[in-house]
Amino acid sequence: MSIATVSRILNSTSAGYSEKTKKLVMEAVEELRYKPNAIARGLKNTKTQTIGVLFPDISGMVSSELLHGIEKVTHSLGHSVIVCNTASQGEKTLDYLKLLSEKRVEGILFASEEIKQEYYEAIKGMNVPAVLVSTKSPKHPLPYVKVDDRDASYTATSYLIEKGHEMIGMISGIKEDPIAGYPRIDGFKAAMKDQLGNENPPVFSARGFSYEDGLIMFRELLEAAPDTTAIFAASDEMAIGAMAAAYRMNIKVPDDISVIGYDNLKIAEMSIPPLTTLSQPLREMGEKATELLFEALKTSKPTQSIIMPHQIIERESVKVLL
Amino acid sequence: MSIATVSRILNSTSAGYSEKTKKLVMEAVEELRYKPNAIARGLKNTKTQTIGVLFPDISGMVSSELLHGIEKVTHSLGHSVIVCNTASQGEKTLDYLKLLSEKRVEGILFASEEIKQEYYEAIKGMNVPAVLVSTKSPKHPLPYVKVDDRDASYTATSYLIEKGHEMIGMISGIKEDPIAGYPRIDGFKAAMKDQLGNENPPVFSARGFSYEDGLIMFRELLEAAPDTTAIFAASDEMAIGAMAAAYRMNIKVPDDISVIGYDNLKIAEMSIPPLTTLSQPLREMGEKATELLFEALKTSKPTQSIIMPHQIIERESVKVLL
DNA sequence: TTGAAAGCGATACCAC
DNA sequence: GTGGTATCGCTTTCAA
Repeated sequence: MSIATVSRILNSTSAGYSEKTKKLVMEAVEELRYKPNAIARGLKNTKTQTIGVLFPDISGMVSSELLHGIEKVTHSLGHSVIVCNTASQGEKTLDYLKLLSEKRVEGILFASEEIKQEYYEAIKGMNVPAVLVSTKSPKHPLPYVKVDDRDASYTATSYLIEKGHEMIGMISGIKEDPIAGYPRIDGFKAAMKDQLGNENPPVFSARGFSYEDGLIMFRELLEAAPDTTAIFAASDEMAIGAMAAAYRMNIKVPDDISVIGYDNLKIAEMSIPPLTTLSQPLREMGEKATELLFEALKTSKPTQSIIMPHQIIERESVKVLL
Repeated sequence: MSIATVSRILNSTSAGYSEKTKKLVMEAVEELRYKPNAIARGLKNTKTQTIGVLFPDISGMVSSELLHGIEKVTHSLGHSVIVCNTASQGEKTLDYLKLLSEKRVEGILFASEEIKQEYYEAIKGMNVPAVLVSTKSPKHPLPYVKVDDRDASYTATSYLIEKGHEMIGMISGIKEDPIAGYPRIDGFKAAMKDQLGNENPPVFSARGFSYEDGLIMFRELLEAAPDTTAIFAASDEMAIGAMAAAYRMNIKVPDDISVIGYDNLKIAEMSIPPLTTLSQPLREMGEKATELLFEALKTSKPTQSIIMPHQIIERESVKVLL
């Protein structure tokens, strides 16, 4: 019995062995607790069955959900995922890309981060498919899976308007952010203009999208525009920060002021009152992006991009004005 | 110039090459955009520079924090992490272990999950070090990093007692859980008995540790023991669920009833009122466990276990009784 | 200081 | 149906 035969049997490849030897081999495998060496196999056929995923903040609630979806379909397809935490900026991303390149991952998933020119070049250099999740690149032709932030924002704002609100302010995250920043501001302004003829609604931008940012911006907004009846926050965390600020200022949500968030994280249903928010299907986005990646892996032809649907999840933080 | 020389230069190993050839090689590397193949290297020296991490629920807030710490030190040591989502129970864990074994990971981190006999055997079979994070195994000699759940629970309960509470109830998660279940209940009961002489304080156990579980258990507890003045919840998520239930029943926290949580997740500071809770240093636990793993990798001698310190984080959900 | 060659564990082509 | 062997890209020993 030769190693060639064993290989054939273990891979149930190219018919060419008797049932008898197969049985023999299987017994030996059992006996010796033989485990195929994926490294050797990978070397031979340049297929590592592994993909790399880059997140700016791996423990963030958005990243967690994306990762969940990604891991799920990756594993179902017999591959593994190597996670990388690029910690937002700096050279770490390039480092990771180099590492993944050396490890010969078969594909790259790039989450919620801006693609700098150098990243793009590194990815191209690796010669493996890459897809973006919850981000996109204006300059680089990389397929992406995301919701349309401007549209979503427009939807959220329209919802507030439908409920009778007119004095609406936005607390935005980083306004320079090409994904979660100005597209969301744009959508907000567009809705305000189209539907209310308000050309210059109040927008307060923070230095991030966190709870603390929401806390601070709520105060600033209310100070500048005390007659505000509703607030659109660029993230659920900010929305909850805003509600906390309101609580401390003894302003009741939604009675005195309404709040709508963006993301629909778990915390949105856990807040008091439960947060009405614009839902991004994060887990599904992770799944879809992974499916796209594997499709590209198979067909090696240009991949489509996908705009995921968004929707309003109505809870109890928005008051209906008569 | 031979490949042997190139190898020596790229690894700056075994002195034995001239500066001149080194320069030549470096230029060529640049020119050809040469990237060493980690797979081939791994095959040669049976070192993949990769570890595997198993989580029951990758997108859970506890897991996310652990992962963050794990990824951080793993990467700083030049290794990568493959994440696995075992989805709580079932054969998936064994599957993953097999996969990791074939991929020849150099170590295993097992998070917040019970170690079944078969898992243990699989791990032993792989012949690589493994360490447990936020869990431990009574039957199997695997090193672990966790807080002492019973002690921590005792501390949390004592805190409530110090603040003057006597009618204290616990809402527990799964009571059979050998980590987050009965040890926490034990600690609670022990404190109640030692300090208040109460041999049979109310404990209500849910089917999980989630927000919903907290919501439900709060109601049950209050129905059974309406004179309760303080509640110890086995997780922050449950604590927040309890506060939500209180809110809906028009019971004020902390004025009418106090609540203390367990974990100190981000959501604890985001709740209204901010949640006083027993803090587990999750990220540090991830870091420490990873350090332990790499230590074991190097020295291949039996590894220590670590009990991490816990502490009360005082916020605003507990009232001081006179 | 440098090169030749063995070998890591698998796959696949080619003979028999 | 089965076995021999080249090969993947690298490290490392041994000679030169």
